[in-house]
Amino acid sequence: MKKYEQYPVTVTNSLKGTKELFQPITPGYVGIYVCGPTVYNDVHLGNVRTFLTFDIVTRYLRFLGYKVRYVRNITDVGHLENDADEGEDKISKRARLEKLEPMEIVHQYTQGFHDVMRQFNILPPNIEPTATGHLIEQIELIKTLLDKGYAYVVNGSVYFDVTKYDREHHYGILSGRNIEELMESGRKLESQDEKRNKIDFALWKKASPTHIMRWPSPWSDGFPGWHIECTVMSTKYLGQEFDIHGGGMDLKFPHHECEIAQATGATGHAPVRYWMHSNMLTVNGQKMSKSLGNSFLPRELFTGAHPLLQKGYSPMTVRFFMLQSHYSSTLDFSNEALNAAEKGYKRLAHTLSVVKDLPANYTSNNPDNSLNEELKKLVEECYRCMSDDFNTAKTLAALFEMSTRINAIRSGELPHERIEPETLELLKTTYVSFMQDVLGLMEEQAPDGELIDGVIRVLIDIRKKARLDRNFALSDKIRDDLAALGIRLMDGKDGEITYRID
RNA sequence: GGCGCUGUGGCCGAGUGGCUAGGCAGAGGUCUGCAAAACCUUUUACAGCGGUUCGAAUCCGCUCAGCGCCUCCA
Repeated sequence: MKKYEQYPVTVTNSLKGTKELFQPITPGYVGIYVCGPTVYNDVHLGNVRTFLTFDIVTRYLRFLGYKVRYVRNITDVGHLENDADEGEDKISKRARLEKLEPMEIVHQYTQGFHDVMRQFNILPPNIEPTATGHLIEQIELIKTLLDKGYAYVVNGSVYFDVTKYDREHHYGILSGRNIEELMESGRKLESQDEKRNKIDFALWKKASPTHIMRWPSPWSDGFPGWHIECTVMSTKYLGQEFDIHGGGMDLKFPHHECEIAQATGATGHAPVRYWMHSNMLTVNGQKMSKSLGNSFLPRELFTGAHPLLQKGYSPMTVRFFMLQSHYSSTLDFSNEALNAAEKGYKRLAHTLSVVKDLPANYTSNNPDNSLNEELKKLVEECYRCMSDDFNTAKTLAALFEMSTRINAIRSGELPHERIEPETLELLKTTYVSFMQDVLGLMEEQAPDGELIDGVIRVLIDIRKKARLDRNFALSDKIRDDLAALGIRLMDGKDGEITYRID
């Protein structure tokens, strides 16, 4: 029996707003697509939360035994900008400002994005397709939509006919919007005279003469519209119908709604079984976003170099902080919350090193049934919580309970004779795998960890000797001086000394 | 204006009808040469009002407060 049969996963499907049993189209296999970053600027922490959410989703599905293909794109064409009258492309605008080639910018920020993902221990997707690498497919899809009558050409640009689509299907199934209200409300834009209706959206945009990023097409030299890339790249690698499509909440409308319309228009059926949306990061109750200017860059967070931050926080502290809330809730950033997370994370991380040092061959001569049952229940709890819509907050609560038990076993306060060896082994492997493989919380080490470790061990030996000689002046000096450097020595019951780097 | 979300103890944050969330902070204790860590014990809740129910933080209604999307956004 596969683990995913033993612990069936439920997901909140944004399409219906309810939690439902997750059943992949092909048993045992999962296809997942997530809208990746637009690489014209540094990724900020809000982006990180979304990619962390789906990192957890893919990690856990794999952990359960599913074979997962995870596709996350890079948007390197840039989106239409409304404040520029002629529909200027974000990437080309910035290119001119900095006197760089568009491709140069794309490359630079893609690298930066990958660096940040690595720092947070967010695993790379199986395929990371780029919009510019799929122009042919995008043009082909636009042709299909034109053939089927869902699109029309005006002055070299192509638009999707939402009204026509809505008559045959239903536009707005994801966001709960209806077409009449959309037609009435919202702002009117002068540049929209080309469109038949204000809610129509561009599939292909003719480039102005000054526009640098441009490609030939049957309609004009220009560039693709914002939504078409995701439809093309998701269905190319995952099929016309696939399991999970994810992204930030703010993409629900219009981006994902338009994706559904395009794909449904082209194929006649809905592209995605389960839509998942991660919620926003907030600062003082307000959405963290580039445009509001209240967003942190990851490196600002690590160093503390930001007016709103008291100090720096490590990537794993931040990862832990984000996992303490459910992905579907907003999460507010504050120094107090981060400080609490730092301590909590260190506790779990310390237990991770403790559990790895626990002797392998414990024997049990006096097993305590209720204790064994309790420990097994904690193990079950980890699976149960993760399978419940990837509830990392609840899973962490279970890991804290396990941490308490493991520390007690280590110190001897909980005699290991009372625990059956199989139960103890299960406890150990579950703790390690949920921490490292499922939640991706690694132990953080200084870059030159081995050297420092060696040096500290020498000092520990000297301290041990001094304590035996009752030379407390010396032993205290070693401990205090190391503490001043952020290295904490802790005397164990058995005379052994362990340390932690803060 | 339309669509939607949220309001939990000093702070963060799970929980969706009866059963301990958890972390941080606070208090007491055990251990220790003294500490730290660890372990044990412990205080403070469900925005307000009304309703449904044997029973509501959890469902329904109203009020208040805040937020998101509707424009590029994760």
